[in-house]
Amino acid sequence: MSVTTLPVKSSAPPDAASRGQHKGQQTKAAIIDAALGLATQIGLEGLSIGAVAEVMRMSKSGVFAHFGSREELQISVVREYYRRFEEEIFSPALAQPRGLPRVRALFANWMKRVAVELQSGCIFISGAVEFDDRSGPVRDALASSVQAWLSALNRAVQLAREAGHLRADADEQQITFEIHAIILALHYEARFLKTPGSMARAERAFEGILARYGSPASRKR
Amino acid sequence: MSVTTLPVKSSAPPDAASRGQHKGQQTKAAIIDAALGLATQIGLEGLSIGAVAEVMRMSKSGVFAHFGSREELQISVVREYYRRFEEEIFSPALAQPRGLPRVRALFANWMKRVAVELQSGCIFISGAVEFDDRSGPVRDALASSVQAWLSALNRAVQLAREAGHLRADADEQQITFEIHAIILALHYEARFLKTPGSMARAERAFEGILARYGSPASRKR
DNA sequence: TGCAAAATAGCACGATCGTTCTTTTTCGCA
DNA sequence: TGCGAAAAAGAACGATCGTGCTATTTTGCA
Repeated sequence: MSVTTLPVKSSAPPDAASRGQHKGQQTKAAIIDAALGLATQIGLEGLSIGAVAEVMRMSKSGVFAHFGSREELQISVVREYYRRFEEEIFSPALAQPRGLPRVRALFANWMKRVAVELQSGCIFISGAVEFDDRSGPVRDALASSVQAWLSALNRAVQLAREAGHLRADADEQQITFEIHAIILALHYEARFLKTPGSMARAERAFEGILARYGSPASRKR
Repeated sequence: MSVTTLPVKSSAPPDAASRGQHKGQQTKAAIIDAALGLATQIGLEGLSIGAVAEVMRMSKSGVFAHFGSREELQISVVREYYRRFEEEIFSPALAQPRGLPRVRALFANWMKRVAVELQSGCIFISGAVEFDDRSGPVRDALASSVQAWLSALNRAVQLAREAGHLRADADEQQITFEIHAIILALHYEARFLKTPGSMARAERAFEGILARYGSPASRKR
């Protein structure tokens, strides 16, 4: 369809914080933020429109109207979580040079995030359990988000091998698997079992992986 | 309180399969079995009395009467799951001699179980996510069951070190953590992400742990 | 400043949940 | 075989859920 008059951005937005968005867009973002906070605590499945509405001090239908279905709200939450995951863990690590330094930065940033999530929770972990034998758009959004992140991590490991920081015969998929395993166990033991010293154990396990797959040339001791 | 006449076991039970139990006991066991099957698929939180009743072809109140509350049903399921866990993984491994053979058997039995659970699911994993920031008797039953199993595994690793099958300075808690991590990652990647070859990756990771912590004397290559 | 459109609220619906109470059926022993 | 007790069923409750429909309020531009 053709547009007769293209609505140009108004030169003076009514609110400095809003970048020319209608109020609906701001509210929607605020709802997603609140829903994300709830979902990290009670899971994506436990997320109810009524609870979100209460946090937002809005009516159920007011919240509902922004998404059209609960599924769409859940998907929005997953996407927002992934966005922050990328922003907090992946992007800052790109400042480090390719190879081992970047892999170390990725792990360190991930650990920093876990330290926070011990209070709240990780949607990628709880969501995997909630949707592991279901199908549908929410599961797809979750799985593709996790895949994207693991692929990025895997790529960083691969670059480390190509840079000679890891043994030439090291399998980056195996290494990615083992790093992922550490984070999962850390979540389990620290968040559920409340085992003391779990963070240090995860750090040691990571160093163990580097020691095992590190190139003999760069082995320190 | 004193008992005037002690009811001795009847010499001829009406049903050969039932060991002198009243019918209620048998039905309760069957309900727990059905509930366990449901809980492995949809989780302990998703477990509803109505769903169990439907599987059992019973009324909701008929099921309910055996437990008095949903929580009690959940706890019964956790206990039964632990019992089977012990029976399938721990007990058979005791046939192996102390040390590395027993640790290997424990891991092998665990892997066998995971292979089955890729279709159904593991209550110790899903339950950890569902109850990690809650409190109450269900969480307690879950946490103590997992703790009991991890302690048993830890003890086996400790025996392996004391038998000289592991480095003298190996930290068994660290090793237990890393073995646990492998299983968690296997569940995640195989069950949720459906990554092919995850079983083999888990096996390789386990061998990596043994290679790293194995005593130099017993190192094969 | 006024008016269309967007945003939000209010209300009701069917369904499912755990739980309680009452009634009916079944069991098991004398 | 009968009778008391145990087991199971049936119906109803208040609550919460997602969702649809209709009114009301708010917004933003002419």
